[in-house]
Amino acid sequence: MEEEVLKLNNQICFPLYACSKEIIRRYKPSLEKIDLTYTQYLVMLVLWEQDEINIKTLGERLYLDSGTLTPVLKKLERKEYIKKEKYKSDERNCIIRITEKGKKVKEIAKTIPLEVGKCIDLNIEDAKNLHRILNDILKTFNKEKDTSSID
Amino acid sequence: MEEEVLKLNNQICFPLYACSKEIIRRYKPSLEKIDLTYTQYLVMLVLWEQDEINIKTLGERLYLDSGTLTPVLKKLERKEYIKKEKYKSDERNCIIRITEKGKKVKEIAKTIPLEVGKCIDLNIEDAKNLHRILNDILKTFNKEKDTSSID
DNA sequence: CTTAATTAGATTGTATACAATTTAATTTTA
DNA sequence: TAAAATTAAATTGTATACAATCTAATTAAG
Repeated sequence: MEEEVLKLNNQICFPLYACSKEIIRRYKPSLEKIDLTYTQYLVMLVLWEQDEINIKTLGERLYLDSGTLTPVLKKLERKEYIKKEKYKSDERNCIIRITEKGKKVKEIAKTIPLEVGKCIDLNIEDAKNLHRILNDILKTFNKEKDTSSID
Repeated sequence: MEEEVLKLNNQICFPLYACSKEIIRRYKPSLEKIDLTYTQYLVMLVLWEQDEINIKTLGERLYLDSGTLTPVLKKLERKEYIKKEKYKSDERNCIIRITEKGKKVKEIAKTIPLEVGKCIDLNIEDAKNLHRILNDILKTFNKEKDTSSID
């Protein structure tokens, strides 16, 4: 019965992967209204909270590396939702700033979570649990990173 | 306080998306030993359970469409883990069959879930809950699909 | 029985993802 | 302080993902 571990229905990562993709697919109609993909939306979520952020920090928040972020940020810049600028104190560093246009779409974006939420049949109890469990896992992943620089 | 809905930490999809990616990244070292990517591994999980499957059904099981599956299956065919064949009864249909070589790697693959599991700090209670909640959500997504053909 | 739908896969185009490498700037060290 | 190490982004190469379209085969309708 050791074969059980390889059954699709016993996997923990697969439902995570499938659920994530299916929900992101349901974001699409709402996000089209503000001309954003899901990944671009994640960047905007951060900027709607804090106006500006360094690229490296942004990558850490979103679990994305520069290979992913560079082209995404270029697209957001072309849409004039953000501006990119180098630090004067350290020219290696880049800062991303939200523009007025970027701030304006936030008003429309406010309706999105409710719209998408309607597509997901999830009671409050489960939603809370899901949220806590996933954030617990992510927290341990972040901790790994912190301690890996010790040796 | 209506802004709360747009805070990254209040999103339900983001931790799903981030967790899924981070865990898949942790599969990589193990999967390299059998020369598979995570998506290719998912296909093999299905075939280790049932030897052969029609492409359409495979796509439904894995929540992947032909645009994704076609190149993935081509790669698995090149590695000689699977073979592709057309139905004689209906030439539109394609069937995927696991090869002997594909069956053989299953033995090595058996160690993978435990290896990856070690990277994830998750107690049994939470793991069970996570599994149930996600599968409940996926079930409702499948139901949507069934009823959408009614109208 | 013939034309009009439907269906399964493949193809095309766009957008991620991420490992590995490169580049340029800044720090650290000998 | 000059060379070595480190750091932040960008670049390159490979592999998904998915919407939209296309193609060929099959079925349904009139």
